[in-house]
Amino acid sequence: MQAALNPRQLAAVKHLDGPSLVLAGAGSGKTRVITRKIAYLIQRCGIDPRNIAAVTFTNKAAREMKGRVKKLLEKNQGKGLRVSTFHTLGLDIIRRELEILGYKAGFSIYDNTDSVALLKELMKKAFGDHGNQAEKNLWQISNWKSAFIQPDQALKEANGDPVLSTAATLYEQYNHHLKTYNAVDFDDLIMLPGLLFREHPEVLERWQNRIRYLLVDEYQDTNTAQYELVKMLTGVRGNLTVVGDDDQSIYTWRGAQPENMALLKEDFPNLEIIKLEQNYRSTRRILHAANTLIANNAHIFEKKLWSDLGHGDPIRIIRVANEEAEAEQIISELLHHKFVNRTKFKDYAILYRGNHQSRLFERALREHDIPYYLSGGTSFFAYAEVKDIMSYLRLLANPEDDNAFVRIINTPRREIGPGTLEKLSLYASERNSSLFNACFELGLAQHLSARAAERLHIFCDWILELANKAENGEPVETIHLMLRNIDYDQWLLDNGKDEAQANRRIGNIKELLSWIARMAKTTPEASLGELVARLTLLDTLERENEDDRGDQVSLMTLHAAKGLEFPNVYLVGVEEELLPHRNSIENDTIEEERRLAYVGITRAQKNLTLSFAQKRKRYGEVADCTPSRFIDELPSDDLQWTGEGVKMDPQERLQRGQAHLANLREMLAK
DNA sequence: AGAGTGAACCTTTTT
DNA sequence: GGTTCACTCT
Repeated sequence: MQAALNPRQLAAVKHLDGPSLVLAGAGSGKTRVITRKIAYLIQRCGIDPRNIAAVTFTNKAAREMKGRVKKLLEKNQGKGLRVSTFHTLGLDIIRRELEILGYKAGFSIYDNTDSVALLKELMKKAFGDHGNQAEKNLWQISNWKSAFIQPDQALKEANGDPVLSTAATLYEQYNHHLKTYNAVDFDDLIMLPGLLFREHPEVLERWQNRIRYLLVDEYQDTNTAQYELVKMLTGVRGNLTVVGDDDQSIYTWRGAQPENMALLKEDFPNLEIIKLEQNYRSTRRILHAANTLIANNAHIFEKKLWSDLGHGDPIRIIRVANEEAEAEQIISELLHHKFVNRTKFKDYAILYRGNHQSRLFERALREHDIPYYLSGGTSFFAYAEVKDIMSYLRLLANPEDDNAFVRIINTPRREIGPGTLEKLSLYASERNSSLFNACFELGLAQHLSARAAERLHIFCDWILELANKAENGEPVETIHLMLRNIDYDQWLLDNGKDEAQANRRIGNIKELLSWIARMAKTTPEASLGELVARLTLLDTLERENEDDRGDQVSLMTLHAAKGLEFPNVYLVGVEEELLPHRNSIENDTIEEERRLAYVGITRAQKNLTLSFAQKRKRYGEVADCTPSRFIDELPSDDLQWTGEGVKMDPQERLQRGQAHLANLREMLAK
């Protein structure tokens, strides 16, 4: 566990004063550097853990890092240490600076679905229809927020372009409505702290004094807003450590700016650059293939990964007739390999470009009774019943949350239908207030029937009563009371397709509640609003031993595979139009696709197999496929071709024999 | 109001 | 091929 650091890693850990950029190639131990550096700061330098913050992009990465730091420290030695995602850090800042920002306690966090719904609403109001453009506009707004660009600036920069001008106008309205609902979206969690710091130097100073040592993981994935935040927090003190790899930048389509790595050099002239080039993961052959492939990209920083884990087996390229044969063949090869090598299912991963590619593999795995783990299915929080209850909780914490209001006002039935809601909504926008507050305005009675108004009042009074209880008593008790009030389990039983489905849903709610109860126990001071906010930032509920997935084959997209490693990797569908994806060919973003392939290849420790089909069904039509250009970019000496239509000529047979011999020699030499 | 039908769509997706 | 969404029918 406490393996010695190599000299470069050690240098990275010990570099204390001033900013440093650790260029960490795939498998070079970057997480180890961050965790060891945190331990070093606390144990050797006597830094108060409360003054250290490590930031990651995913909950999973944060969890993993927390666990690894904990192992390095004595009990309680890390008290107050902050290891979180960018978004959670932003949430904490916003929560502590609520008044200055003009938000009220219990504010809601709108997720993607909420934001799309709001935008559709706004577009309907403005143009009578949203014409399926809501997502595109939201994407644009998100881009602006990620780039730290405000609505007025966006409008100026749109420069009369009709599409952009519309989006910019919507951006303004969208923000305005969020504020009315006492809500923020995901991007706001980054952007608002940035704006706050820019406008209030005294607040920034407070936070700079709190976070004296900042460490950022996967730095190549930062967007402009995140980098601004990092820069501001770092300030003149400059104790910034960032770890990243420009070759693994695969999120530029989401606003990530790998250029931020180069910008560091300009923004921090005393930047220390440390390269980690020894790979502890893969065989030389796999690494050589990865290096050869990625050499086709332009680079900000040059680096050359090496490994001393042996030469390794050739990389296999399998050609199959079609996508069904691909799944069948890969699975039977996997079984064969497992049998011969006495490995476990969890030693294997099947990686692909798009989620839809998983279907055939799932089928084949099920047919062979092979247990598998599918990453990236529906998130727990996407289930209707979970969304319902989350909406109730959001409304309790923040009655002005219109999305939550609309979602559950008539679930279960309260005889408040679209007609009533329509009138209420009209009145609310007239009064520039939230739906909830509009219910209490006197003028409403003129727009609604007495019965409808009465029903609304009953509902709102009930919410207020519960909200009061939640604030003064135990939030968890209040939640249970609320569920009993609405008799939600019964509603699920009455409205489900069948009993099994209803029971599954009831189970999900139970799981949600037990999670909240656990969370409330560990942080007794947290308000209902805080609990709900934390939940919103999670993709999935964390299980006790969630890393222990059991003995299962992993199935995931290349994006989801970043940061992971497996002894045996199958990279499937390596075809033009798939990897690289068709859109990337059209948009001329081949380099990112190449990095994606690079990420896939570098996941493998011992064995790597690529496959491509000659024909594949796409959108129901059978189409001819061409092997990916990336296969041509691999070192042909390290490849071994098999499959349909591939005859092994004597020359190749000889080569394979020699390769085999070389391998044996290598093994003997150890 | 909820189910049923046809038309349009379609990468990746940390939060 | 499969999903999502709007509109229509009962």
